[in-house]
Amino acid sequence: MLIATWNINGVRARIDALTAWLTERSPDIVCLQEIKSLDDGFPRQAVEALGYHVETHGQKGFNGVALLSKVAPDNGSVSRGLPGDESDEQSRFIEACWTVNGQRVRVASLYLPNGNPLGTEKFTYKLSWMQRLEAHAIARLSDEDALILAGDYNVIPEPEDCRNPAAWLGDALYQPESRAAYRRLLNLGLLDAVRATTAAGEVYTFWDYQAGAWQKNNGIRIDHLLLSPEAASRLGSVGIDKHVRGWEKPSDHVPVVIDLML
DNA sequence: ATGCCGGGTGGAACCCGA
Repeated sequence: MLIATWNINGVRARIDALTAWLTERSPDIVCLQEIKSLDDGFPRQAVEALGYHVETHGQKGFNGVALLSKVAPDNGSVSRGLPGDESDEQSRFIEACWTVNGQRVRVASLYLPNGNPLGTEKFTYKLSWMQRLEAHAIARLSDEDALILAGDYNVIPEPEDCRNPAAWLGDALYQPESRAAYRRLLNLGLLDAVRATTAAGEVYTFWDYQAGAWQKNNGIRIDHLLLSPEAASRLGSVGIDKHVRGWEKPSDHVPVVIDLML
């Protein structure tokens, strides 16, 4: 089964690209980020017409995540919001379970805070959010289900994950603290699906709209799927749908897709 | 380039993103 993540940068502005990509790729489960829409504003009908079930965790104007799936999640398994801070009102996390051939699969769609500029509460919010994510991952890993934490992590893990590392030295995406927090997730036993399956350089998932970043392939790899051991042992192919960045009115991120052999 | 582009809100100019 195909499981994908895509920061769509506004689902209403991107509905034509979304339906075209769903038709072309036919993924089984899709994690969307930055839907920039309330639950009621999600263009549900266009997606349902293609046979997808829709679960949203929306927010007015910013953020917002969703799960699309050909089969509805298991009853009562959808959960919204990242545990650990009841006062956090930003919609950045939704997860659900599916039972596939007797195997339970838990999939989360997450939109990790950007964290810029440094030295502000935005960066401390990013780090505290990553700490909450780590605690949640520890709790979920103890279930020993196939677990997939997919989304826009807003972290450039290593120098080879960007064209020009020097340009990112002062950026929250490439801070030692951000990268260390991401590494702590890997150290729990989670596998970075893209990095585990390619030795190629210049593997990116985001290209800025500005300064011809796409044309110059000045990209970064910040959209990740992290897999528990139970999921990693069933990992097939991994793909980045780079061509979608060249479409009309594209998102600045492209879909990342894994094949889970269940 | 301390936002060059682009989506969102709200109805102009400003917020936000990476």
